[in-house]
Amino acid sequence: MPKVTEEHLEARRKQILGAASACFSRKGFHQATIQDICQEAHLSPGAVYRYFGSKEEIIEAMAEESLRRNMAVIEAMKAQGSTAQVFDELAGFFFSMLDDLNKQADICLDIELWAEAVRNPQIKELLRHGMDSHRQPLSEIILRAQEQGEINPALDPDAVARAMLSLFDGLVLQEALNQDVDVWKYVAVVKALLTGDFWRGEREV
Amino acid sequence: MPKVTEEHLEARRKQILGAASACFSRKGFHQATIQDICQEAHLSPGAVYRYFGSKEEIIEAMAEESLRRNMAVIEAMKAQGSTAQVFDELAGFFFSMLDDLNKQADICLDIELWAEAVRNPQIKELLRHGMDSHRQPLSEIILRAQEQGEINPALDPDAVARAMLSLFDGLVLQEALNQDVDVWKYVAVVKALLTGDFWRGEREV
Amino acid sequence: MPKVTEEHLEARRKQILGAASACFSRKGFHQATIQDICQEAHLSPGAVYRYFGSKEEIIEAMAEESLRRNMAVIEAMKAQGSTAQVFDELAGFFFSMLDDLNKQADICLDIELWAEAVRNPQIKELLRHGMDSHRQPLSEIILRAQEQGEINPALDPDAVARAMLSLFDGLVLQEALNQDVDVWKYVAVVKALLTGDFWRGEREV
Amino acid sequence: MPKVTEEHLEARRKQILGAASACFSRKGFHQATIQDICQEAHLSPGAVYRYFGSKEEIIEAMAEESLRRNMAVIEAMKAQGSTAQVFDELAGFFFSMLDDLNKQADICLDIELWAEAVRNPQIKELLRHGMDSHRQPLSEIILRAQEQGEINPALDPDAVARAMLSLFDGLVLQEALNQDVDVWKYVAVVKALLTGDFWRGEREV
DNA sequence: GATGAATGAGACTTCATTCAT
DNA sequence: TATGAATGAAGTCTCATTCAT
Repeated sequence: MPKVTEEHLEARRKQILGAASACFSRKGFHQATIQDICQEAHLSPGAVYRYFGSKEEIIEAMAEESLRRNMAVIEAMKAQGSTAQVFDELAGFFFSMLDDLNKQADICLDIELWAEAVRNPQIKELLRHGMDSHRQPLSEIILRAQEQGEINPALDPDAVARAMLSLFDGLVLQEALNQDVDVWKYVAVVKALLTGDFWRGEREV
Repeated sequence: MPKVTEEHLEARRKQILGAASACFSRKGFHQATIQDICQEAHLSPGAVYRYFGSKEEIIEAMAEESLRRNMAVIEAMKAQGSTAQVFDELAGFFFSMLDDLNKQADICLDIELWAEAVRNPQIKELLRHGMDSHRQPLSEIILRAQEQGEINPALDPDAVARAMLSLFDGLVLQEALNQDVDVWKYVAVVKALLTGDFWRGEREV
Repeated sequence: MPKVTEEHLEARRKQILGAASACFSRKGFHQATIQDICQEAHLSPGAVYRYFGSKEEIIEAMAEESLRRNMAVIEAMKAQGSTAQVFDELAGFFFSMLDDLNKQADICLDIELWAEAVRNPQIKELLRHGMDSHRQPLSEIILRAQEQGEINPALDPDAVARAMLSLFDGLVLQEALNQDVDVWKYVAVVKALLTGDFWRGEREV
Repeated sequence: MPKVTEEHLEARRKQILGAASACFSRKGFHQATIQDICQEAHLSPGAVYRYFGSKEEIIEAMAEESLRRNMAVIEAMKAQGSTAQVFDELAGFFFSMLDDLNKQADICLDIELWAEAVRNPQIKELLRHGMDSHRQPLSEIILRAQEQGEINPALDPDAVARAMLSLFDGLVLQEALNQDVDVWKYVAVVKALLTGDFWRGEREV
C-alpha cells in the first residue's frame, strides 16, 4: 500500500516540521535539541530519524516550507496590475502578518533563518532564491510604473524592489525586538514613501 | 606589577573579543567553540576565562562593543541641522560600511545578534536600546522637517524613523545573502524616497 | 515497551549505584570521576545521565541507600524487650559487620559520608536523620532500664544512646585506619561497659 | 643570613597552613582550591609553591600539625597517676574542646582527615600513629588499674583504650552533624561508664 | 623572593545519532 | 514502523602548577 505510506510519510514530516518550527522559534536552531522536537511532536528520536536524515535536514526542510508560505503571498501580489493596487497589496501583506496568531513565532524563525543563511550555503541559497522571487515581480511592476511615468525612471527598478523588501524585513526585525511597534503607522509611512505623499504633505494618508 | 595590569587587562579583553568576533562571524555564536576562540586568540582556555566568566559573557561584551561602534556613527548624524544634510549623512553612513574591509564580518555579526536577541533578553535589551538611540534623533529631525513643511505632517515621526532604519537594516540583510548588491543604486533609491524624487521623475537624483 | 522500563530503570539505577559505591569507596566522592563510574558500570556517560541528573545526585542516592541498609539493622534491635537482649543485639550488630565481605568498602563509604555531611546540607540531613533513628529507640530502651533500676537514672538517656553510637562509630573509624583491630575484644569491652562488668572484675565476660 | 631565611620560611609555612586549615575546614581538601588558600593567606600561587611542592604536601603538613596539637593534649594525660585523675583529665579534654572558638573548624578538619586517611597512605599512617600514641598511654593506665583490681582484668587493655577513644571520636562526629549536642551530659555518661556508675544508679554523677 | 598571568589536562555534562527490541 | 536506551564525541569550564618579570 504505497499510497497509505506516502500519505503517512507526508503527515509525519508535517508533524515533525511543525514541532521543529515551534522548538526552533523558541530556542533557535542550535539550542533546540532533537529531544525537544521529539517531545513537541510526541515522537521518539528513532521515528524522527526515519523521516529526516539529520537535524540539518530538518532545518532545511523547515526553511523550504517557511519560504513556500511566503511565496504564496507574493504570488498574489504579482497578479495585480495597477501601481496603486500593488501598494494596497503590500499593505495587505503587512496587515495579514498582524492578524496571524503565530506572527511572533514566524518572525523568530525568519530571523533565525537569516542568521543561519550567513553560514549555511543551502539555507543561503534558499533565502536568496526566496528574495529573488519577491524582488523580480516587484521589479517588473516598478519598471512598468516607470514606463508610465509614475516612478522616477532614473532609479534602478531592482534597487527600488530591494528598498521595498527592506521596508518589510526591517519591520520584521523591529517587531522582534519590540512587540509594541505600531505597524499601522509604519504602513502609512511606507505608503507615503511609495506614493509621493512623504515629501510635503499636500494629501491625506 | 599592578602597572601592567590595567592596560594588559584591557588589551587582552580586546584580543579575546577580536578573536571571538572572527569566530562568531564565521560560525555563529552557538557553533563557535571556546577552543575556536582560544586558537584564534592564541590563548589557552584558562587565559580566556580569566577575562570573561563564560561564553555568554563574551557574547554580551561583543554585542556591547558592536553597538558602541554603531552609536558613534549616529552621533555624527545627530549633529547636523538641515534635512538635506541628514540625507547626505545617511548616504555617508551607507558608504562607510562599504569601505570597511571587515564589512562582511560585521554584517554577519549584526545578523547573528538579531537572532540572538530573539531569545536572549540581555542582548535584546542591548539591541533595542541601540535601535532607540538611532531612532530618537531621527525622529526629532523628522519632526523639525514636518514643522518646516518639508515632510508630510500626518505621518508619525517615529514610524518614519523606523522606516529609515528598515532601509538600512534591510540592506544589511540583503548584502549578507548576496554580496553583489549594488549599494550605490540602493542608496540612490533611498535618497529618492526621502526627498520626493521617487514618485514621478521631475528632478535629478 | 513500557513493561521493561520500570524494572530496567531500577536495575540500571542499582547497577550505577553499585559501580558508584565501588568507585567512591576507592577514591572518594570528589576524586572518583564520572568516567570511573561509567567504566565500573560498563556504561557510557550518556547512559548514566539518563538515570541521574548529576554526580551530586548519585552521591545523594548512594547515601540514602547506605542509610536504608543501616536502618534495617536497628529495626531488629528495636524489637527486643530485655536490656540484656539489647546488648546481645548490639553485639550481633558488630558481628554482622564482620561477616560482610564488603565491610571495608562500606566503612570507607561511611567515613566518606561523614566528611561529605560536614559541607553538604543534603547529606548532613540524611546522616542526622539516620543517627536520630538509631538514637531514639536506644534512648527508649535506656529509659526503660532506668525505670527498672538497671541503669543509673541520673544519666540522660539520650546521652547514653549517643555514647553507645560512639562506641560503634569509633570502631568503624579505627577499622578504617587499621584493619587488624580485634573486634571481638572490643565487643567484650563494650559489653562490660554496658553491663557493669567493667569496673572491678567480679563477673565473667 | 640563613637565620632570617629560616624564620621567614617557618613563618610563611605557618601562614599558609593556617589559611589552608580555614579553607579545608570550609570546603574540604578536594574542593578547596589553591586559589582559595592564596586568597585566605594573602599570597600568590607562586609564593605558596615556594614553600610547598604541591597541594598534597600542604594537606600532609596540615595533618601533621593537626596531630601535633592533639598529641600535646594526650601528653598531659599521660603524666597523671591515679585512675580517677585519668578520668578527670579525660573530662578536661572534652571540656577544652568546647571552649575553643575554633572547635567546629577543628572538628571538620578531623573528619576530613579521617576520610582522607582512607585513601591516602601518608595520611593514614599519620592518623594511625596519632591514634596509637593516644592508645598506648591509655592502655598502660588501664593495665595498672587492672593490676590494682580497679578494672576487670579479663578485658584487653588495648580494646579498652580503643573504646575510650571511640567515645571521644564518636562525639566529634555527632557534633559535626548536630551542633546542639549537650556535651556535658555526654561527658557524665562517659564518666559513669568508666567508673562503674553506669549500671545501677547507687551514686550521684 | 614574590607575583599573577598563563597553561592545558581533565572534569562534568549534553546531545545528535544508532540500533536491538 | 516505532521505541527509547545507549553511545561517545565534543563542549564548557576549572584548577594545580609553572615561569617570565
